[in-house]
Amino acid sequence: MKKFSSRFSIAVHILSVVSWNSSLSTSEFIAGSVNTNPVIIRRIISSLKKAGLVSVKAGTGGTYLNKELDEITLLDVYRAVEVAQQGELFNFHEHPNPACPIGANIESVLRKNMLKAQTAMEQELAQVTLKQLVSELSEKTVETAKG
Amino acid sequence: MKKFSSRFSIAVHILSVVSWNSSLSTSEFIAGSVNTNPVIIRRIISSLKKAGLVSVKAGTGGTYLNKELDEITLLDVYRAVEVAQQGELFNFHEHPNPACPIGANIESVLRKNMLKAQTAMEQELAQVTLKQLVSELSEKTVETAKG
DNA sequence: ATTCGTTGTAACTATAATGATTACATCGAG
DNA sequence: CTCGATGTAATCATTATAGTTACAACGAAT
Repeated sequence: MKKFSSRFSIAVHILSVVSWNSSLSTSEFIAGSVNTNPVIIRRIISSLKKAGLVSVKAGTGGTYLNKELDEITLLDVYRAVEVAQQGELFNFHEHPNPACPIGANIESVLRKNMLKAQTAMEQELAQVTLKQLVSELSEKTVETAKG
Repeated sequence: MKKFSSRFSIAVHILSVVSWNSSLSTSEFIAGSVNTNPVIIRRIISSLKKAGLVSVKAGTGGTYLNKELDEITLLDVYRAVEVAQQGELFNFHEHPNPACPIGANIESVLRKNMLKAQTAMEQELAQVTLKQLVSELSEKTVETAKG
């Protein structure tokens, strides 16, 4: 295929940092944790803003959650930053030969089945909230500190 | 994201044509139905060969199924032509800051959850055989013929 | 054995998405 | 007004994909 971009994992990373300390969460600071350029962070935060997940204090800096952690699912984040809209994960070859009975009908048949597969994936993402994820993260952090 | 390549849909198209008439299935002929270049078809057939799904008569031409239609699932085709191996659909940002407790642990936590989502999608693909798909295709073809 | 259509690949090109970076106008608190 | 931060445009390198040309090797048919 071509995997999903890293935007999704960075977006989750951003939200985790924001949930830990909103006022410290400047693009500069988050970029330090993600280890990338601040502009990358600002672009992804821009997507999260459009999706209504966060607000940003322009000028001053800092990013704030618009919802509680348990009201944000991985699917919300996925939808906010990935280009694929619902039902569009799979690509189809553009112009099959309409004169061929197979070429004429393969797309609609395949599309129906692919939509089921994509929906199954999205339902899994919908079942994980950021609250759960941050909770798993802090368990892991404690383990790391111990070991 | 970046969608899956069209290789998957072309591969299913190819197998559908082959199941309809093996000896007619030269790369040239299939390319006519898919409406692309014969080399594209040969490259994908090459992947299908490596996966053991088909055999090709070099020199003479023609592509032959190695398994029955109901023994080939969409997951088999997906695995044959897409680059992503099991558990690798999602990309992760490469080098988060290990000094940050979030950066140090986010990947493993996220990876676990993403694997569940990917597996759910693959299980859906595993439940559709080419036999079912070709059957849906011929129903559709009859409808189209009727008008 | 030669011919002819086909396969199997390599090589090259164009296009598009991504990630990174620089630059700069604008915002807002102090 | 100043200073740090945001928002965004522009540019660049890298990579995957899709398409195309070219050509050696294969195999059946004559």
